[in-house]
Amino acid sequence: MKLFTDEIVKRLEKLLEMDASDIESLLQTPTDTTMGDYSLPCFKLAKTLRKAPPLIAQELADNIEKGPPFEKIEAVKGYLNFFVARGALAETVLTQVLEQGARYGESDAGKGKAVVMDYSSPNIAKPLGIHHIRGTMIGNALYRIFKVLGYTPVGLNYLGDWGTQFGQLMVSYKRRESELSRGDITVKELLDLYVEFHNESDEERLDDEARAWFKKLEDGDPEAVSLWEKFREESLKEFQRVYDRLGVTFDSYVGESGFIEQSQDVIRRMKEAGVAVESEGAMVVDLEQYDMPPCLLQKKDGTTLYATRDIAAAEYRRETYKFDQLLYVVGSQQKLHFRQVFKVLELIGHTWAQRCHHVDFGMLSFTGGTFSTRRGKILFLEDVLDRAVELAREIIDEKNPTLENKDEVAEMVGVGAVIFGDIKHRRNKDIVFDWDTALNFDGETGPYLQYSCVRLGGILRKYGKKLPTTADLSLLTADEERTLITLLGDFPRQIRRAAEQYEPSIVASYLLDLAGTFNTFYQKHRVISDDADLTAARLLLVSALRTVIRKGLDLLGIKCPERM
RNA sequence: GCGCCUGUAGCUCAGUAGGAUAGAGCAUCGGUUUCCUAAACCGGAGGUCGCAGGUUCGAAUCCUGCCAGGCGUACCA
Repeated sequence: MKLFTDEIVKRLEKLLEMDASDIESLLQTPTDTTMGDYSLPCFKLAKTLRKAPPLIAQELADNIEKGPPFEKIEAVKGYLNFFVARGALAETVLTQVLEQGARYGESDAGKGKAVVMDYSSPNIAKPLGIHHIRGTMIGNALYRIFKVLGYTPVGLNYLGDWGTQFGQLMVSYKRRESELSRGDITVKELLDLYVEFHNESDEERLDDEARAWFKKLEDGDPEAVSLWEKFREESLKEFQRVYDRLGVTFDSYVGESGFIEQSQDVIRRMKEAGVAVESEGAMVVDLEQYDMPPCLLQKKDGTTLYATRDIAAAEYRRETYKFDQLLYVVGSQQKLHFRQVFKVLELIGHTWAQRCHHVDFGMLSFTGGTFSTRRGKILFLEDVLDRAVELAREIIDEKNPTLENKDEVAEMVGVGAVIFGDIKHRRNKDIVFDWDTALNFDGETGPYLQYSCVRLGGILRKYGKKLPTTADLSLLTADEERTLITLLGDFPRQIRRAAEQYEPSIVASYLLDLAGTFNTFYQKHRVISDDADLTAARLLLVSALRTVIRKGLDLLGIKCPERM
């Protein structure tokens, strides 16, 4: 759409004594397409020209060069509005979408640049809860978004697979070994053990025991290591099952346990460099001059902390991937932690610290408080998916009983509803989980977008023939058609914005806007009619819409059925 | 206490680099199906954009103060 603004700037340049780039920066798109495709607010010009804005707009409207590609240039109050000829706009946008197909919106802007992202990163031995969906799906969407912009995304699942909690788990496990020793143990059973540990009244004595077990693990005691391996393996197996349903993938599963040795090395180097100092028996980096509490690297007893492991991991990632950006898709509770880690990286001379970003997101709570794994107060992600799929199945039985692949469709719709219900919110908002909302498939939901897609597909199916290759697109004159074309043209920009702001919800909002306009259009107008020319033009629009909605859903990690 | 985030319709939220009458969905009330899938569409009702100042031709948007909620604030992650 750049060519239209270029043309506007060219014509305005003749009337205004301003640089082209200044004029361009004043241009904006009206909130409502009935007010045109581009507009120039004349308020800022009032000062230099010493005239009232409406008068300036009117004079510009009178004197500006008219003609294609604009069908109308008019002054409204203090604005000069430009209407691109419907045919020209539609031609530009639709041919692009139809030619590029599923690649529409993609670019090579990020060619040769790796964007490494750390997302999902659950703790071993605990099941994935509904609260994990946020980081997991935001990360997954960013992965897909950066990929279509030409970047080389690298997905890391930085598993929480190290720490004293494993000692705790081992204590509980050992106590019940006889009843549990039949081989496999499920993650839910591990969770029970964990909860049981924290329910013990005799916590203090058990804590000592737990520390002893963790120490054994660190020292490579065969029994401890084998238990740990078993927990890790079982957990990964279950995580994988859920990730498969969600369509989420990772390029690496190296967790915290992979950085134990390097952590010691980090501490040694930082001591030598004088960055780390002893304080109250611990090793810390003083950050007072940066208005932050000290960053703790090592406890009194010599063991490392997660900040140390994060620093070691960051160095490893830089070394391994030579990333352009390193994104931590992690809850906003850890904001301070990442500010500290990034600052420490900077202090030890890593100029790439400024390429690290904490992509934070709000908390998920539910009516009745926050989730607490420790107390077993957790809503399993799989259970939520199951209920959603079950409900989707019921609705299909009711609305489309003859559908062939009901189970497959129910899976797509149910899972899509859960994913979209989360990802449509802006990242930094806290969300209250509520079954009624999660299981609602009406309105601004995943199923609504899928349904829109199915309707679009239905039209093409009904037409049955090969799409016309050309059509008189100037026939697309209805308000909705005009808006749809403008929106379609805006898709690439929305993808870019989503990447710049690390905000998949931008794509989600865009899709709702697009689908909403389409459904209004669908209600008011028939695509396939006796008017062959109009039918041809609308079919091309429909095809383009389907392409873009599918693509947008794909970026969010949501699948779309043919029928539902 | 200090720091960060949030506060827009009964509820959940959107609101692009300050711009045109503040928009959706849910819920509610009423309407639409011989017609490309009614998981849809249309209409009604619902607002001191937390409060008070300020900057500006113009503020939900920027600045200051206050109020409310959330998160964080040295040996958990």
